[in-house]
Amino acid sequence: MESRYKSYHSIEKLPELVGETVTINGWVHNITGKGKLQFIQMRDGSGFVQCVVFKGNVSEEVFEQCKQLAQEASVSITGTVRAEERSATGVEVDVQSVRIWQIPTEQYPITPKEHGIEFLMEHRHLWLRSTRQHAIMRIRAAVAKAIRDFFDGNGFKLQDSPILTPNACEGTSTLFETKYFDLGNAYLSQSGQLYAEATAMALGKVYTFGPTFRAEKSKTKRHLTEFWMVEPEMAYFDLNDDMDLAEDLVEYIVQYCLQTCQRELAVMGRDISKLEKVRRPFHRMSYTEAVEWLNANNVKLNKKNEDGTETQYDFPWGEDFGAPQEEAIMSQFEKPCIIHRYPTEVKAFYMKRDPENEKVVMAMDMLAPEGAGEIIGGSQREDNHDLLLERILHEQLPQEAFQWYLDLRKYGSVPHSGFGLGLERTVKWISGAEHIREVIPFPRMIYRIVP
RNA sequence: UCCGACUUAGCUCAGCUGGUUAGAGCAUCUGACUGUUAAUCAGAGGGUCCACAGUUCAAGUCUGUGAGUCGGAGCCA
Repeated sequence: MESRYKSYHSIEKLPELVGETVTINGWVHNITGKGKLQFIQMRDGSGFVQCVVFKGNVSEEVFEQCKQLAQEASVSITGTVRAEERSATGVEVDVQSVRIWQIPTEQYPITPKEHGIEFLMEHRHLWLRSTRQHAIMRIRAAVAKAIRDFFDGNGFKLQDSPILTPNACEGTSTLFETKYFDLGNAYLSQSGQLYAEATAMALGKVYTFGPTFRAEKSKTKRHLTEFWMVEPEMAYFDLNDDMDLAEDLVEYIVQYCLQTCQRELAVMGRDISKLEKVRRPFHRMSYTEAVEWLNANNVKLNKKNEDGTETQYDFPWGEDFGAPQEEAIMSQFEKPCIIHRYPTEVKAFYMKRDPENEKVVMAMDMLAPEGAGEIIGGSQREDNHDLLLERILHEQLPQEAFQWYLDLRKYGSVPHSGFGLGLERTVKWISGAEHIREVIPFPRMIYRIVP
């Protein structure tokens, strides 16, 4: 699509414009001088390019203007695109003229040298300009686009779930609470799933894609208090259909990023060959098989005793997996692995029990390789009114708050399934970022809400 | 919430068994340089040693309390 406003050129298109005169609107990423030669690293959001000024080739005035430039000065540079094999993108720009918009009067805080994470987080609003963060944000945009394209192209309808909700969705997590006029307290949604079940009964296949909130005091490199999650919900899908869809989605996202984010993945130093292996079918095993594998491979469960010492146990059936178990299981795989049919006691009330084994529910989690951990959690939902009510009462949830949800099982109840995929965890895995705080522009964490 | 660590120049850090004037690299400023991209070389300026209390002739250094941050665990996407 041609822009009506295109009186300038984006840096990412410069390799197609060798020999032409272009104008770049951007910022000075870095500047180094060498006497009569100035090198200006320019960025414009689409990419980075080096602009070169030689004193003998421009007027005295232009050369002096360039010498005044400082890191993060905003400037429009007009010059000729020249093929240059020493450049990473294959081109450079020979400067003809510059228009200076602003030169910072104070030193830009983030220098090309090393910085600590605390300092960078304090300056997150500026840190986003650096090459690595720039690459991550473009990968994030690609992942989000792949998700929307995948669902839109497969007959799903986007249906937004409310963010302000009257009750705890799963009844387990700690939620952010706020006053809601005269109606008491409202909570920031931790999942759009229950509402997606309602819209799925109206539209067949739906997905909700938006922010979710968890007030848990999690403090790890894969937790945020505010994160984005896409949650498809499908009428007439059983657990196998659900797992098939999850595999299709993840394969599509990874392949889309491989096609469209080569430069960004290179900036991240990402091992592309690992991502290229993410092809269907993924691995699958039941929870019970996973427990048997753990015990067969001598992966013990460490538990602290009262005196502070640790004792190792065989992993007991019925206990939920922690990070050590997930890592051990995934260490054997190069592709994602779906673990399904978890013990009823460790999973949410709305999950359908396995008709062949009352002790497990039709739940599934997808674990990503390379230590990325859980990126998807989903299940087939309980579609029987009486069994669902029984679970609600058993979990001591307020029945009246779930009346509308129970209604879905009274009027044309059907088997249905869905899952949630964490956007940030997926971006972290694909990009190879060390910490989840790097893959969202302004992370919200237990000890940080600024900037 | 639990366990552990850290806090010294704008940034990243060093600073020994407590000792008299507080250290480096980078950044900034000045000068040199036509191939730099974390440029190099020469010079200059730059400090509430997180806060409070204590021990001591003497505290950046030892002790206590508090604050902030980081790392790990649990919870989960």
